[in-house]
Amino acid sequence: MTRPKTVVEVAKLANVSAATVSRALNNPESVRGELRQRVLHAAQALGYTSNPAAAALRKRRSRVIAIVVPSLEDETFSRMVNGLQSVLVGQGYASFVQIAGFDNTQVFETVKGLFDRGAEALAIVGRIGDRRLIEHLRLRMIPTVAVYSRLDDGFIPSIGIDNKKATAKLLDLLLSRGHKNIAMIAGTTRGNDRQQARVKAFREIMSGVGDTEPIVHEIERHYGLDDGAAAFCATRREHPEVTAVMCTSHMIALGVLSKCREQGVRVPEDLSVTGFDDFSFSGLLKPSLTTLSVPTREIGRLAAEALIGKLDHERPIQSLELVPELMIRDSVSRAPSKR
Amino acid sequence: MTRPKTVVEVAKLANVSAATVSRALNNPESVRGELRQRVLHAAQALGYTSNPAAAALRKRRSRVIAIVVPSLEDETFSRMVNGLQSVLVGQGYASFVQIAGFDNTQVFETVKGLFDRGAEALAIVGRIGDRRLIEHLRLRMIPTVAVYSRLDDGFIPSIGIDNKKATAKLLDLLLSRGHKNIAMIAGTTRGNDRQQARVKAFREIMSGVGDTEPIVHEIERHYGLDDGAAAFCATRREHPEVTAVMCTSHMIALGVLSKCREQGVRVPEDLSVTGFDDFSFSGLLKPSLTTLSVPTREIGRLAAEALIGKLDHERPIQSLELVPELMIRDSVSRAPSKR
DNA sequence: CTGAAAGCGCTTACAG
DNA sequence: CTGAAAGCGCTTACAG
Repeated sequence: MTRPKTVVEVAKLANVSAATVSRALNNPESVRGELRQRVLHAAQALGYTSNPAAAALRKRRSRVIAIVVPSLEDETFSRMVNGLQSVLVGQGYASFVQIAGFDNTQVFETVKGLFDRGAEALAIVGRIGDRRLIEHLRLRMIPTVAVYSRLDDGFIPSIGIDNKKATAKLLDLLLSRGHKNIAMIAGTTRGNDRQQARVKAFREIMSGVGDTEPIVHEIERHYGLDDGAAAFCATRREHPEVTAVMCTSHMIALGVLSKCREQGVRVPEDLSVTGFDDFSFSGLLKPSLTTLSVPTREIGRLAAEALIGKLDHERPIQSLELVPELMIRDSVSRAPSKR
Repeated sequence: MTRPKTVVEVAKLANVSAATVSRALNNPESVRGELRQRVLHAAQALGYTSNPAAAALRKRRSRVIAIVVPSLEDETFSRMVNGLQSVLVGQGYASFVQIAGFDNTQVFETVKGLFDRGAEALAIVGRIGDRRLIEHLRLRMIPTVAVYSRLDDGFIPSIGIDNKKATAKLLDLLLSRGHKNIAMIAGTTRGNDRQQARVKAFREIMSGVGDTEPIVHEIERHYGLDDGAAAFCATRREHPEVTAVMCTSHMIALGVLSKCREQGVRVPEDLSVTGFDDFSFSGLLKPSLTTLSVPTREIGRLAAEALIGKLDHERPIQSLELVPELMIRDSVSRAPSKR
């Protein structure tokens, strides 16, 4: 077990001071050509690598960013991480990527663990619902950006879409095709601004439209395919008049589609179905799913640029609103004229 | 901009030495009850958080692990990260997660960046094809485990499946259903042990079976849906006798399925199709896809335990072979008896 | 059980 | 352009 080499050892071999070694390595122009060569050779010969902890301690900079996502199973957030890293890597940043679940009210411990390990900035999906974390960020002035949703928040800037407008866009499509009895199947709204905004928008718009109260089925726990399917059965039992179902996630939508197939409900002839967040296979399903495509890779890229701008150049972080694209596919058709 | 508090400041407020603060925080039993309380209160009052760089420098431990995956778009690897983190978080480890592409021959710079930022161990998908990285790991004795594939490697332990056996399993299914003219559509094998092993296994087995040379179409660059579709067209043009297509990734399989649908090729009546790596939607496609399910979450969990065992208890890392499960679904049927 | 002191390895004013 | 020296904040033998 050979201990890693240090600047001092390199300095000795190159016959210079430790300071010069540091300079030659980090700021080559500041060292005369010949010396620089000697140092570089010595470092090479010894297989020197800088000790990041020592450098971070001295510089008070770690060049490490914390990325917190609800899940990575979801292409949506994977693409966002991809966008973030595509920028970060080129700028000499590494990133902790932490999966933290969908409930942002209890994320303090998890996120703090990343700061305790040196992260100096944070990109987190969605609104932070945990007071302790907000306080921590504020006190330590940690550069932070909330991604995916554009949120109105006095303190934390955000880069993403307006879930309310997005929901309206999707709903408008259904309304324009003559649907009136529309149900929403949503995931649990606890600590999840996306679900909250979508449900709220749906309720607001529908309360002026249908014959009944807006029909919303909120799945209690975190939702998978099966939960979507079960919620669909319940909704249909209670509201047989429904001709269109809006699902607030694609997992839910897939659950509904599979149940429809199983029960012989024809989509879109008998029932129109929409999802949320496009994914590679949306167009391959049968019927192919109508969804809203959120540009998460782009959001990630912009968030990374904003954080780096702040860290490296003291540039303030600007909130940005992006616009999702409506992907109209065969799972939506005109409402049946008579039931 | 208030500078973070230090042990010295906590010590002052609690009227003890810095050493005692450190002990009270890290090793509470070693400090008498009353003192401990005083320190904890003082730390609380000042909002003290330990400086991770300083601790890491002194302890020569960072409790940070590097996880390197080809992609996260792929549920396969997302699930693996999930498995890794499910163990790591509980043990006080954070993880860099780095997306590095599928070619493991040029990963040195990327991975080194993680070590340069404090990672002290590595979990990497697949065989490391980069000599410089192998040398770096060896010289610095960095605990490493290759995940996904069980590889024969003198130096780096691995946890995963045997891709050769896995391919044989899938191929046996097709052979047992009477298929003789089977084509494989593979992704580029460059720096990718999975693709290499699958192609090799296919060639070996098929060279004893069909009337012709084994039919393998290797997609040159990294493969998406479209590449799978294009490769399928080419294969079918050159080999109209083919009754079954083995795809070495699910993206390729989906590309093939979509092309079949477009061209009116009935699956599985006219053509059987298999994928690799099961994913949530495999059973929802029409036809639902026959694949092999690799337990990547479990692999991740085992890898995390192995690395922690090594780091915290000097326990050597054991290689492990896991067995993938064959998911037989409707995309495979008996070979047509006459063409 | 507690404290004084050394030192982890690096970078950066400060001199020259 | 280069070096000697200080110090980042923590932990841990070493004494007592």
